Amino acid sequence: MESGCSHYNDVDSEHARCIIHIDVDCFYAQVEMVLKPELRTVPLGIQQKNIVVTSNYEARKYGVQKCMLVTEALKLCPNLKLVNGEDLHNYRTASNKIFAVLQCWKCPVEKLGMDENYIDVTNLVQEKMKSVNSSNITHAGHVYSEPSIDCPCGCHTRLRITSQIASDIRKKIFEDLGFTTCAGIAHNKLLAKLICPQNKPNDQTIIFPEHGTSFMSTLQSIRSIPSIGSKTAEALISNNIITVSDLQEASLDVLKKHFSSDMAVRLKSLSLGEDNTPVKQTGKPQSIGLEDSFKIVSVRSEVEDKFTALLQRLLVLVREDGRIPVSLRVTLRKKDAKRLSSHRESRQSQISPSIFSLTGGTLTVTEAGQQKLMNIIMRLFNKLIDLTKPFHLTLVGLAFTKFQERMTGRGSIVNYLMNDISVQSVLNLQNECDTSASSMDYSAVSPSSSTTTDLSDAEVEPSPKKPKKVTWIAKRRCLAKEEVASPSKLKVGELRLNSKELEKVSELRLNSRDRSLTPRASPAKDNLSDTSDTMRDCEEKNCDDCPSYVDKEVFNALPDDMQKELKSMWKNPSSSEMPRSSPRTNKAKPNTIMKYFVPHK
DNA sequence: CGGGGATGGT
DNA sequence: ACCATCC
Repeated sequence: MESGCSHYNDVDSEHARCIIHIDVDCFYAQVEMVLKPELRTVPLGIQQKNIVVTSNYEARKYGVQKCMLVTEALKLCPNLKLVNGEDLHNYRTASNKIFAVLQCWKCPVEKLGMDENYIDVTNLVQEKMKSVNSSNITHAGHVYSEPSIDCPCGCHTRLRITSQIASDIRKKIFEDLGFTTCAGIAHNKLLAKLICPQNKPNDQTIIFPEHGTSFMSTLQSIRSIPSIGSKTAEALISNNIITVSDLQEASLDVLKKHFSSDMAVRLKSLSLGEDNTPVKQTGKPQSIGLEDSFKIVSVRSEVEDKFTALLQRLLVLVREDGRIPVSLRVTLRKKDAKRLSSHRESRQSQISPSIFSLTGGTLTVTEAGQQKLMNIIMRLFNKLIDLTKPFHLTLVGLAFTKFQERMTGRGSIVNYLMNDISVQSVLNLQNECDTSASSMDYSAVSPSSSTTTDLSDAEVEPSPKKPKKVTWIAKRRCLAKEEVASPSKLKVGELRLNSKELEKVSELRLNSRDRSLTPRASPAKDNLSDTSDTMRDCEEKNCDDCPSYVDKEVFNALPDDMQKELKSMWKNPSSSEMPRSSPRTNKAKPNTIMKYFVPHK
């Protein structure tokens, strides 16, 4: 089944795709060695708390393995040089650089943790096929097993070409960044990942489709299959399914008794080496967080200190990211004799984006803003802990979990204009046309950024089922729409882009000066207090005439490509900057992310 | 037994 | 919103 091609040279064939999985050898250790070359020659361990999380190959000669206790590792290798790896910043930077190199191939790249990436080079291979004589293609690196039959779909040739691309990629990563890597080449993600470590370190391996099922049965246990973790494995084992072969032979009906139907099918497919999940282009993270674990903390003031420290570090990360967070989560782990680790509890709440200001493209938080954040944090903490009783914590964490939607990439003209507050309003109106209440742009209401000193508002945004904040912008959209013929009637004029503003936008961009020079919308809260009627009307209207929000003169004055971009956003807001990705990926987000690649400092 | 982060379920 | 699970 798996090895048979259902169609000749058909892009829909089971073997049509060309997937590479790239894994950086002992990632943390390599980062440290690149940073400090003198570490290259010594046995090196990366330490987090009391654990050696990874080691270089020199240390592995002594038997120092991943996730080994420090004491144990030192026993095996007394000369082991230990470097603290609790601050992941350098690793994250290196990871982003590698991701950036992969982007050079103009193919979908999916990041899997810090040191692994998938890249789908199917299109690239198709192009190469046209320009080469496919009869005498040689592969690069190892093959798991030479094919016995000549697959009529042509996948063997494609995978050999894929291996050459993999070799090119690994070469560039090494030449540009100094990291050695392993690669797995296969027609799906599952096999690419699993075959990757076949030749370690610094080498690569192809597996052909016909060997998928038999290769899977050589795996140590079901736990080796990605997505089968401890819990799933437990469930399987309790059903006497222990080896991959057991799973291959298990009946779907039995599996469905213990798993959802989807999961049952998935498990069975995986065991046979089948996996049709697409390589999904990775974008900006959906959350940015930090944690600190420790022996014990039982005093409130200490907790506050921990959070203060975490917040300071976190704000640096958020500033690098550049987006404005709108939601904050506090996590903690209570001392629990039963469980060794895990069992986190968390509370989250909306935060007012007015805490942040985007000045000259840089995200800043005032002293007062930080105090506000601390108030929110401690309020969430109070939700988690009954202060009338003693408490014992072993971990606290802090994460920003939602960000203002931007809808565009950095290079786009829309993003360029987006820095102007009035333009933001225009674009976000569109944004609201089909996203109901999920993503708000609060910044459009906040009064002139840096002068926000008003602490009288509740720091914590209420998070009711129907968020109150939602109403004003929806209302605003309606008003603008209805009043577009006579904008002076209401204060919606600021929502529109006039030619003078456009000039100013350009000036501001050139000088990168304070945006308070820009004409801006006044909050006009009075107009927005009662909204229900207008809201309802608004929801029924269709969005096709949204461009009317933009001054026609201005719109016409824009270059053609800008007009096109704006139009396409109105027509189809979420797609304008969508990286190509399979139609199956339902939750794709905007993804152009230059900042993501910029190394720190 | 670490420090992240993503995703799916309820 | 929060948890569980996975890497």
